[in-house]
Amino acid sequence: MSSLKPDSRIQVIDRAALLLDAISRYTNPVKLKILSADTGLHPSTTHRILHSLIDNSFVAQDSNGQYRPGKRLLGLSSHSQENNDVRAVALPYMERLRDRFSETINLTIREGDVVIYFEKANPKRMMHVQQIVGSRAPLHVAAVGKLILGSGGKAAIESYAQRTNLPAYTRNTFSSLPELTQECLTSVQQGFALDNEEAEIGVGCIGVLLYDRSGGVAAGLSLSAPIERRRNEWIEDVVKAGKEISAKLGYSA
Amino acid sequence: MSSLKPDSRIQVIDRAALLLDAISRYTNPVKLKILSADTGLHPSTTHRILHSLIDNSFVAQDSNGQYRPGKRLLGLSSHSQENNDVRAVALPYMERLRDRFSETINLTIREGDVVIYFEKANPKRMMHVQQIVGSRAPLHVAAVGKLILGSGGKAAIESYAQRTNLPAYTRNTFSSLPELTQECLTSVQQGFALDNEEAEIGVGCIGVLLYDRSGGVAAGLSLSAPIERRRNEWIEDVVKAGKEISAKLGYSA
DNA sequence: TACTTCATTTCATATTGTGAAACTGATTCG
DNA sequence: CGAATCAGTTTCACAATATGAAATGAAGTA
Repeated sequence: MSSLKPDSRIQVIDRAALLLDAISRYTNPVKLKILSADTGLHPSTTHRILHSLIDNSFVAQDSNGQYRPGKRLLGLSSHSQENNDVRAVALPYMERLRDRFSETINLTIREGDVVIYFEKANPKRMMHVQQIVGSRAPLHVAAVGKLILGSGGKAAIESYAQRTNLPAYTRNTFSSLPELTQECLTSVQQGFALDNEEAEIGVGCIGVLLYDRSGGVAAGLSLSAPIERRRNEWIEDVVKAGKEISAKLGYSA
Repeated sequence: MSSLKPDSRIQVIDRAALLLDAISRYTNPVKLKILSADTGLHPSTTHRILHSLIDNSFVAQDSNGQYRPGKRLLGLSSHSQENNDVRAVALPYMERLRDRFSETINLTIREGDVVIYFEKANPKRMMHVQQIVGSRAPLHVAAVGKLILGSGGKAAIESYAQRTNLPAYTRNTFSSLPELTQECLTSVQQGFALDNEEAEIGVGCIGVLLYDRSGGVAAGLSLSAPIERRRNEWIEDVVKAGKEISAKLGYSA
């Protein structure tokens, strides 16, 4: 017996992972029934696993008995050396960009079909875009995500499209697959990507990729601003910062 | 058969949790043998669970086959409503403190015997304390941690001391338990705590607790600065910010 | 080459997790 | 107000699942 997802050695762990994923997709606490439906697990099984996760603080239950992500998840995450290298190198550049434009600068990393924000520099300014560290966005609605998709080539984009069905987050920017393919590929070509209110209405981004000594993508760097404040002139600065960071990471183009 | 730690319904999940904890205690990749020893699990079992976690990206293996935290952990964590309330309310105050003193301001939350940094405001300044979101510190070496310990009363402090054995991180500040008890209790009494290079040499903190409408501890707020820059005059500002945030969270003292 | 040490695989075994069904306790509805 | 519905939880007999001892493989050391 098996599910639709790729599977591994220990069943319970795969199932626990499914459940954690399902829970963290919701911003608000979720009911058992829904989690059971989302994951395709028997309610009884869902309940048992969930409560085992609760005992380990991976999941928490609110006063109504609904489930939400637990505190333990926060603490476990990567201060892995790998990420810290990028982080340490990138931060000064991020802070410089932040100060120059007074906008939010983010570092992201890919994991599966999403990008995860793992470091940020917030400007001193009344209104600014607030990205939460640890939050996620699907590849096709994030500037950095488009670059990642594009650098995988046409096949990767199509496979992604098929897998995810390209859910629209705000306006339906990509009604057609060729459109997305086009945009991703040209983004890679020109060395940067834009996000025009695709992840969230009112927010525009400029994204570039960072490379390490192996030539692989180390992370993504992006600037997020209220769309009406974002200026095209900023692009070259972001691109330049990206190149400098990559160089410091040992990348030689 | 059972371990020394408190246990729950599903064995594998408890064991996986043990392993994740063990891994994330190390900054560098760790060998199987060590994880096996740390957790008391049979090497074979350790290997099996570890690889199941790898298949789910909770753990990653570097080129030498050593284990480190996986990317999946980053993305899962709490943008749970609960935390976001505190975050949203506290951020403006944090940014104000950051701007006034040009030092790093952190939000922390307790989980088990550690505090976890989950939001920050970094100043525009060449040198400043850099706390990584998601990183942890044991209660007894963090300003906020001492307040948390103190608010639990004498019994809680003693139980914590016995459980953890109060490992020294820098200088051996607390050679004796009464000393720690003393400091925690007076900290609570005066409404703030200090950390004098106890977590890291050269870094000094000022911490206060934030309370919500239920009267419980919602989070901790702290200022971290190079020890020689930190001024006692700042304390009242941090305390004041803490009170204002608590008030906005619905706390009525 | 022989000796250690650690990682991985195998495999017989019973322990462990499974899910159908029964139970509980809300909430809705006639 | 009682019947019906539905979500959550507990129980339990069963077999699939995870277990760990031992064997094998891979690497490093003397």
